[in-house]
Amino acid sequence: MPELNAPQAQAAAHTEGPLLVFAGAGSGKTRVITFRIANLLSQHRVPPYRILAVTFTNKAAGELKARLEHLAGPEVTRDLWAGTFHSVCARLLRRYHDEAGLGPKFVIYDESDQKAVISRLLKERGLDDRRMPPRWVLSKIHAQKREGHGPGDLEAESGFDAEWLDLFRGYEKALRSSNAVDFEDLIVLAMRVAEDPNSAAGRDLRERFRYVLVDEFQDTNITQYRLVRALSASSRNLCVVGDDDQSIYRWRGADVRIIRGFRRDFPDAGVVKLEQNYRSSANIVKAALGVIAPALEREPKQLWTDAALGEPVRIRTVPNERDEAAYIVRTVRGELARGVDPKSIAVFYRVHAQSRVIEEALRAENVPYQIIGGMRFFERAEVKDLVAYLRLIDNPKSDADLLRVINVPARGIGDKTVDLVLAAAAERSLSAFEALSALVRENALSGAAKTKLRGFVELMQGLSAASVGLSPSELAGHVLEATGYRTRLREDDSAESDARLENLEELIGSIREYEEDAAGRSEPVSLSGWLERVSLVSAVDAAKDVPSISLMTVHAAKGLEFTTVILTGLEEETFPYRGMDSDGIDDLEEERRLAYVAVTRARERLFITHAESRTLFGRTQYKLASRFLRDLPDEAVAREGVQRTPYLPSTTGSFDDEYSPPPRPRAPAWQTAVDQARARMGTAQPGERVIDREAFDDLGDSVAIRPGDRVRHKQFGRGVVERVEHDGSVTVVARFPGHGSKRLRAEYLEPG
DNA sequence: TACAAGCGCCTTTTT
DNA sequence: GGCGCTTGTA
Repeated sequence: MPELNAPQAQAAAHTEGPLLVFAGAGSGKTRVITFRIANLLSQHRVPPYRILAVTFTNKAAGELKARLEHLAGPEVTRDLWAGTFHSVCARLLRRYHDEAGLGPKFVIYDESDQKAVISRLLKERGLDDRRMPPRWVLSKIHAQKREGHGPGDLEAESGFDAEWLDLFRGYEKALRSSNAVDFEDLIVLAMRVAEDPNSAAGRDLRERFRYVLVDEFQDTNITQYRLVRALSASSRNLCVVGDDDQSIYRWRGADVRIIRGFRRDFPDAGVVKLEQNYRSSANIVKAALGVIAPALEREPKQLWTDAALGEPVRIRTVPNERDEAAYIVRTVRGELARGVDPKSIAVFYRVHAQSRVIEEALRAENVPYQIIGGMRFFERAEVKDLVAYLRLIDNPKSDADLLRVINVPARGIGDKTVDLVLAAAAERSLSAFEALSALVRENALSGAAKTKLRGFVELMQGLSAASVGLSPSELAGHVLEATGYRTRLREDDSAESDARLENLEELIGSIREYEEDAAGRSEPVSLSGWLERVSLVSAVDAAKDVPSISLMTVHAAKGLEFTTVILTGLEEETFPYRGMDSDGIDDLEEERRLAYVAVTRARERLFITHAESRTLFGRTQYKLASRFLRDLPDEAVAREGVQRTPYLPSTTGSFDDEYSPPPRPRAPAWQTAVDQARARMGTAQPGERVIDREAFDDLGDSVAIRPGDRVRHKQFGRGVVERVEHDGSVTVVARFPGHGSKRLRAEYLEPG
């Protein structure tokens, strides 16, 4: 068994009272957690069901259990509580559903279900969804719920839009009447039960766990924190593990201040810092330290390594995203050729939209890859349809599911009939299916609507009856038959329908997998169990164990490691990403931490690319190199290709800080163009950089845009470049017919 | 009522 | 560039 170093052993052995572990990237955190729990089980004889370990993905929980099984035996891991905040809460709420005001078979609404609820409410109220976009309404609702606020708490306060508040109220009501919860509810409802000083359930929950451990604690939000504080209230054995430098979920309510302030809340907390990195080569660690060093607020700590230098981090300048994709393919090929396992190779990007070009290139060259996350299997229409039927069987109150399938496949129940049903539901304070059944029972309808609706009620009753004797996968197959869904797709023999049928078969296959998996662990197999699981799978959980390289966002890469990492799109506005409302120092700080996470995933080789122009979301823009590239220490990197886009010299501060001129190499007059190019490339060690032929072909121009180029501008339309200036930012003087000559920043121009 | 084409929209990161 | 939605037509 491998030894633990001193701080690791300290963290594993400190079992009484609160403990805060700062675990630097690659510092062996997972081993510490595993040893700590193994220690509790075998040395301290703690029953496994009294230990709760909150992990960031369900996969991490599964791996933890597998390792513990290896160390302590299978009987132990079965009863251990390990999972994400959301899955642990779902499990608790199944048990305490009454106290939380839920039925036993509540469903979890995903983002599209939630949006459908809001859209419905907007329609009911006659509000314009362009003035009140569902996205915006929802994000405001979630922000409040994450703080633990309900609509009732906000009424007294001013400053809340009355229409929005009314939507918030309606949204909560709609979810409860559908016996549905959203992701925030899982946390908040569990928290409320656990914090309740008077209920038996509250006392029970606060007594239940002797040891509570939270991994990736830097990404915990306030309600999650309150929940684990309540769950560890009686024992005070709360151990939190995290790294403030890797906090990347501020946008969904995570608050780094919680980990930074832990010692304030628990003055007697033990504190351990794991600072030795065992994962990466010294050059990669140096690069990571360079990226994170300018961060404004950090817990004092110093990541170090005694690993060999290894290869330099390679920074590659490419003309555009297609060349970037070609470079990625070449690099992956090279890595495979030197014997790297494809599963140990990953390509990272900041936003999913960047993946398409890379995918196309990989596919064209027959390099096996898989996308982690992105447009997910469960978002496909046919898959959602079948899942909606299954959820409706499990929980007939779920309006979102009823509305989805009531006319799928088409059975002649149109919008008017649906509106009639919804009006009746609103009037009687019933769910849509209850109202629908009542209307049918009372014979309150006329003509076609009557027969069609009766047919639907009978169909659902039949399915519900069938569900009793069938396993979830058998039931899924039966649904496809009984609803005519399968027949409908078979009759239409287009390629698209075939693909849909295949997807549905895959879905049924995945239900079967769940059944086998649960049976193997002697867990009860139920439709509710499977539905809960599919609602809470993370991107990484869904990854297949196949010999392929992985493509993913940097967020999805958190907690993972790879021999070779290709980090793409290191350009201003792409990474650091600048969205419509990103602004200010906090967003930029989080982008920096995100870059730190990306760099620290690599064990042996890290390749970083940046493009001089990029087409994203259908718009082509000239790009400045990312400020983060400037923070990489020269001695750890090798810059490849002529770097023609200037770096931003100021790496800290907000997005809007003025671009000041970069330190321009003052070349003596006698220097040749080649020397100037070398000077522009920075101070990499001779021999460490690779300069390719093609990159030298257009020496003399130091930017990708030059006089004579045709360009397009949002306001001025098409024009021709007259002059290019590049002192810091790239400024272009261009003549636009009808507007004359204009001085413009290059990033506001597109090639035209 | 159902389908197809066409338009306009948006466009981070995720449980 | 893709998606969902609306519109128009059979």
